[in-house]
Amino acid sequence: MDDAAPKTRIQIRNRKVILTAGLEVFSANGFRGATLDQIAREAGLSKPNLLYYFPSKEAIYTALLDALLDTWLDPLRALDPTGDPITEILGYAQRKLALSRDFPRESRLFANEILQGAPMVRDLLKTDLKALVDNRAEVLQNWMDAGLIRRTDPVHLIFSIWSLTQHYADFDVQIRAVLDEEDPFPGAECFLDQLYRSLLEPRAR
Amino acid sequence: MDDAAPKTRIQIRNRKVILTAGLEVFSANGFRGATLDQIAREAGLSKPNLLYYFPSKEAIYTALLDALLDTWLDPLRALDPTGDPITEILGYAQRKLALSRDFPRESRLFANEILQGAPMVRDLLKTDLKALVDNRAEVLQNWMDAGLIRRTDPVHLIFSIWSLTQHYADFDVQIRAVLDEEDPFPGAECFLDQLYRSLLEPRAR
DNA sequence: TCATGATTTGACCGCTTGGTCAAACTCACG
DNA sequence: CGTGAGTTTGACCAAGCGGTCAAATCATGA
Repeated sequence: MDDAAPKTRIQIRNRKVILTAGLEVFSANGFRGATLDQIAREAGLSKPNLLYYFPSKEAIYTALLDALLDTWLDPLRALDPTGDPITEILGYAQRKLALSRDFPRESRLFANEILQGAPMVRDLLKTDLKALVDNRAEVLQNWMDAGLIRRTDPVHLIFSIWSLTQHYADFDVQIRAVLDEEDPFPGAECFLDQLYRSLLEPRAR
Repeated sequence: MDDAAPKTRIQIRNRKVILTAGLEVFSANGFRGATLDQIAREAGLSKPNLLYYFPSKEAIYTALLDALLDTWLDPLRALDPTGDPITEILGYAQRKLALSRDFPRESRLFANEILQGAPMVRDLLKTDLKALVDNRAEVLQNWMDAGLIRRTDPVHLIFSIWSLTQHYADFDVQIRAVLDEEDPFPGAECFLDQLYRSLLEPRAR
C-alpha cells in the first residue's frame, strides 16, 4: 500500500506478528468491532508500537485483505482449460474446501468484509474479480458447448462452489453445534464430490 | 426476554420502529460495530428514548435474534414427510431462497452473529437447532432408504441448502459486482432446481 | 567506546461509546 | 380544567476508542 520493503529483521518479524494478531482479531470481530488494544495484546506489543509499524488500524486491515485476496483466488486461476473438465472443477472445489479447513480465519475476515458492504474492496471486486470470473465462466461455457459437461449457468456454478466451501469456515460454529462428528470436512469433501458429479456428468442418452 | 406485553399504542409503534432501525444497523455493522446513536438516528428517536423502550443495546439485538430464529427455520419445519420428496426438497430450497431475496437484512444479521462465534445464540443452536436438524435428517434418510431419492449425507444436504440460499443475501455485494444482470435471483432459482434435481432424482437402471 | 538511528513505551488528547437522571412535556380521562 | 401516568430529552458521566509525542531504551557498526 504505502509501505516500501521493510528493512531490518525486527521489522520483518514484528510486521508479521502484528498481521497475525490482526487476522485473529479482525476475523473474529470485523473491522469496526476490533480494537487496537486487542490486537496489541494478541501481538504482545504495546499500542504505540503497533502504530510504529503500521500508520493506522485501517492500514493493518487493508494489508491483510490485500494479501488475502491473491491467495484466495489462486485456485480459480489454476483451473486448466486444457485439463479434464470434471477433474478440474472437482479439484477446484476440493482446493477451495481445503482453504476453508486450513485458513478459516482468512475466510471469516473476507466474509466480514463482504457482509458489511465491502467498503475496502468493492472496487477490486468490480474490476479484478469480475474479469477473472468472466474469464473462467467462458472456459466452463466452452466445456459445455463441447458436450464435456452438462449445460448450466457457469457463473452461478462458480458462486455455488464459493458458497458451499466457505460455509464450512464461516459458519463453523453452527456446523459444529449441529453435527455429531468433530470434523465436518471428510463428509463435506464426499458430499461436494457427489453433488458436482451429479450435476456435471453428461447423461447417457 | 424480560419485557412483558407492551401496553399503549405508542409503545407498540416505537418498539417496532426501534427494532426496524436496529435490524438495519446491526445487520450492516454487526453487534460491536453498531452504535445506539446510529440506531436512534435511523429510528428518528433520541438515544435516551431508545433506552426507555429497551433496557440496553444488547436487549435490542437479542430481541431481533429471537424473533428471527423462529421465522428463519419455519421453511425447514414445513418440510412434509408425507409429501413427494423431490417436490418437498426443491420447495424448501426455493422458500429459503425467497427469504434471502425478501429479507436480506435478517440473513445478514444472522450471518454476522454466527461469523463472530454466535455469542448470543450458541446454546440455542446446540439444543433447538440440532434437534430440528436431526429430526429432518431422519425424514430425508427415510426417503433415501425407500429409494425415492438418491443416497447422500442428509445433514450436509441441509447445510448445502442453507449455504447456497443465504449466500445470495450475505454476499450480495460480491454477487452484484460480478454479475451483469441486476437481479441474481431468477438465475439462482433455476440453478438450484437443476442442481438438486441432478443430485436427488434416482437414476434409471 | 561512543554515537547514531531503530525501537519501545508511559502519559496523554480529543472524541465516541453505552448508559443515567432529573426535569420537562404529552395525553387520556375524570 | 387538572392530575397523574406515560413519554421525551438535554446534560452529563465513566470507560473505551484511535492516535500522538517526547523521552527512554536498544542495537549496531565505526
